[in-house]
Amino acid sequence: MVTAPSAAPLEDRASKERLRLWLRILRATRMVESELRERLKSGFGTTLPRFDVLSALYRRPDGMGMSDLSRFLLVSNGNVTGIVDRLVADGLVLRGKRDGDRRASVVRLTDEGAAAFEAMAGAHEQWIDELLAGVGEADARQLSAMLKSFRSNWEAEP
Amino acid sequence: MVTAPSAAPLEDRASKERLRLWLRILRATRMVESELRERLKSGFGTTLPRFDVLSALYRRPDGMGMSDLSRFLLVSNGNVTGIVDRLVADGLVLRGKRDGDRRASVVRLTDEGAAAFEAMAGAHEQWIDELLAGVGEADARQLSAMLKSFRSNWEAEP
DNA sequence: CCGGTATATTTCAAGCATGAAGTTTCAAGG
DNA sequence: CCTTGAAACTTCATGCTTGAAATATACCGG
Repeated sequence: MVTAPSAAPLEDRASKERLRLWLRILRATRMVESELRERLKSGFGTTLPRFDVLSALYRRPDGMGMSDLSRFLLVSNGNVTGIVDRLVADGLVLRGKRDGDRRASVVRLTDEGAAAFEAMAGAHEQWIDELLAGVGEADARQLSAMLKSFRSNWEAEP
Repeated sequence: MVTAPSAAPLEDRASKERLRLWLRILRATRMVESELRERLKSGFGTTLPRFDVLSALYRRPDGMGMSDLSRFLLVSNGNVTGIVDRLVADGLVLRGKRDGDRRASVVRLTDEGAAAFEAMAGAHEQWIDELLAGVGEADARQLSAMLKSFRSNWEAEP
């Protein structure tokens, strides 16, 4: 038994700390997401993925390609197809063709879709504000910056 | 046009900052989760939800009830049923009955299940360490503490 | 023009996820 | 007893999600 007493390798300690952090992030995210899902359903009869798509499209009145959408939302191509299909069926989204490239489609909100999103956006922001109430503005700013750099490290890889 | 120049209500600024924070947390979580999912699949032929269940059961050699499991993992009851069904079919998990209460079942790892988890746990921790490499130990600790208090605020509600 | 490669999207099977409805069992109170 | 209500699970319909295979189109070098 000659294991060093407090000599747990520094890197090992940091590793445990990161694992702990990850598990907590995961829990927090799931709690918030599940609350949002529930409120979106009971309040507006819609789902989180649908809201995400509407939200993405709202920022682009000119529309986005399916692939842009899937890249932006970080979900698979096939996934977006299904969600957009349902939104189209509900009249909230329009699938158009791009001139000069018959492969690509351009997806954009209908007026009804834009109105639907506007009706939800305020409530959504307010819910987030409420659910993250425990995080002060300074903390939010710091955390946000950290996550931004974290993301940058990420996207530089390919 | 008499809108005050820098007089955006303080609460409004904080609200925007929290929304921004939430969106970044969401992106970061999705990126890490999708990377983990991919590595679990290619490296061990399993999935994230299965890993989560094995991980939860590993910490409880005496087993857990289905409801405990679903509460712990923050997923619905019906969901756990399906995942455990598949794990049982694969021989990694055992469904037992509790003496004195024929409703409750006790789910525990088989030896094979424990071995399977042990084989993955090290790699998993290492992956997290790599994926969160951008976060220093001090930051991790602080963030972790913040999320812990965040969670506490949460669970006190019911 | 032709063939090959790359891009944009859809389709499909399998698994995950929820919420609601159903089954069985337990625990009390009459 | 025996009903009534709660608790532990399961089942089911629906929708989300992925990754792989299929389709269709575009582009490019010969």
